Amino acid sequence: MPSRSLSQLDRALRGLRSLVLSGEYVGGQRLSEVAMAAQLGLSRTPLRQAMDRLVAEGLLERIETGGCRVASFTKDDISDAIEMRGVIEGTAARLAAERGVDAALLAQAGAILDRIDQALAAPDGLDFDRYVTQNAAFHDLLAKFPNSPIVAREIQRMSLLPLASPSAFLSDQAMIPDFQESLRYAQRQHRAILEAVTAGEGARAEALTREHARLALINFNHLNKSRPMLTRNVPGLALVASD
Amino acid sequence: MPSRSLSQLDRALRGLRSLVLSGEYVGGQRLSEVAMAAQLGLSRTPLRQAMDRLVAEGLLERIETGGCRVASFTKDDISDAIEMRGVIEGTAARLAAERGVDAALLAQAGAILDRIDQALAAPDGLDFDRYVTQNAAFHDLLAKFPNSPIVAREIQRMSLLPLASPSAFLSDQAMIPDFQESLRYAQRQHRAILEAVTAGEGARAEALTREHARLALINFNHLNKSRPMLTRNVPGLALVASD
DNA sequence: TTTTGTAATATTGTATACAATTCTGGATTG
DNA sequence: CAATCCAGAATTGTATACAATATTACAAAA
Repeated sequence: MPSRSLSQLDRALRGLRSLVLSGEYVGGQRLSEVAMAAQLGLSRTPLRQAMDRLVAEGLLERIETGGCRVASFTKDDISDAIEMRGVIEGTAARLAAERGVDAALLAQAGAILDRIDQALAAPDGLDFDRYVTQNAAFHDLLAKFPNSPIVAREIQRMSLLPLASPSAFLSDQAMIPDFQESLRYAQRQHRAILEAVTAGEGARAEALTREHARLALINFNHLNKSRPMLTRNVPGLALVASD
Repeated sequence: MPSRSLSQLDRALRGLRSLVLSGEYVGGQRLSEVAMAAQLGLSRTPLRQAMDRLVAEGLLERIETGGCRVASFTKDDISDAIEMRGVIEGTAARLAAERGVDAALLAQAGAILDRIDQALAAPDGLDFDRYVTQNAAFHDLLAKFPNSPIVAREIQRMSLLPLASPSAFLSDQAMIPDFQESLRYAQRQHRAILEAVTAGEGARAEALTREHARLALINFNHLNKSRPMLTRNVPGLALVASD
């Protein structure tokens, strides 16, 4: 049976995370546990578990006197989060290059990049959904290259911060100028990363992967210029102070 | 009143973490919540909160069918954790160099390094306690250099993994050959890191900091050679499979 | 008018009770 | 003898009740 009945904790996590990212509760006000539990239709126990977890993820922050509030991020925070993801993914790429990667994984990565190429060569210029899916798959796979649970964990963790994940800015292409060109550039970087890893070129793999992450930074900056109208569309953007 | 009465959750966290690190519950067996709660003298509620947190830290791992067990680490895991700490601390150093650091912080760091020098020049050859304290202070301060909550958080998080913190191997000097010499080498690296940061030399600061972390790796390898007798003395070492 | 104290209220932190699973052991069957 | 199934026991997941703490509103005093 593939569809296990979701636990209350899972429901609380999904519901709470989505509510928080929507920006509805932004403003530093304390989240009321009873109200939230009622809204989500569960008891305080799993809700509090979910809150603890979101605090650990950084989406919520504790209030000294009790309870928690939605965290708020500066633009610099997002910038740092993206940089950190690049650093950690870059480390994965470097370690992979230095230690070698299972041939099956490399082949799998190559196949993913082929599919991205196909997405970029679609009849109407771009199969966007396919690009998004396969891009996420490539990054997931890269995290597994070094065969290190520690490294994989840290990558996954960084990707939880709002707007720091490799797919964070792929839902809002419309607002990003020359965005198809940007996707093609990103794909060339993908190829170069895989090539460097395969060739055992650690420094190159690391540098390329860092630079690749910085595409997200560019997109973030574009996004900020047409901010107000997007705040409600881009999940997590509402948590970024407009300063 | 400086001594606030500890919350039950705090007590649960301390007690559970110390029990887990002691290695008493190693072996993949599920931790019984009722037994553990009884042993710590509190109810299941704060204990379960503490367990959730230790799972997030990586000290415990969930069991699919419910509950959790003490995590077990390979030597490679420890090695990777140390490497990752080096990478992240290295990023802090690089960013600090690139962005500039508040003069007061730099002065404070210099003062700490002076005190480490004093500890190394003590009458009986070494004021060990002072070295440990000031070394930890230097690393804490370095984490604050880039003035980035995101970076600071990640450093703190990596330091929670067993044997990955900057002070992890400073309690067991006895077993490490030439350990005084090793401390002096580490202190030279401290100086060089601070110099690079001050001079805005990002690449140098990053490389030095990474290399500095690898001292921990050397110590870990030494430790592994005289393993059995130390397993009970070094907190966290019991979680590392002897393979 | 502002500040301070205080009681009432509301909210979180903790313990316990209940429900739903999972685990164990042994009997049964092939 | 091995594998399977089932009941009973034990354990976790969830809800609720209770206790401790923080917040609020209002009154009194400077």
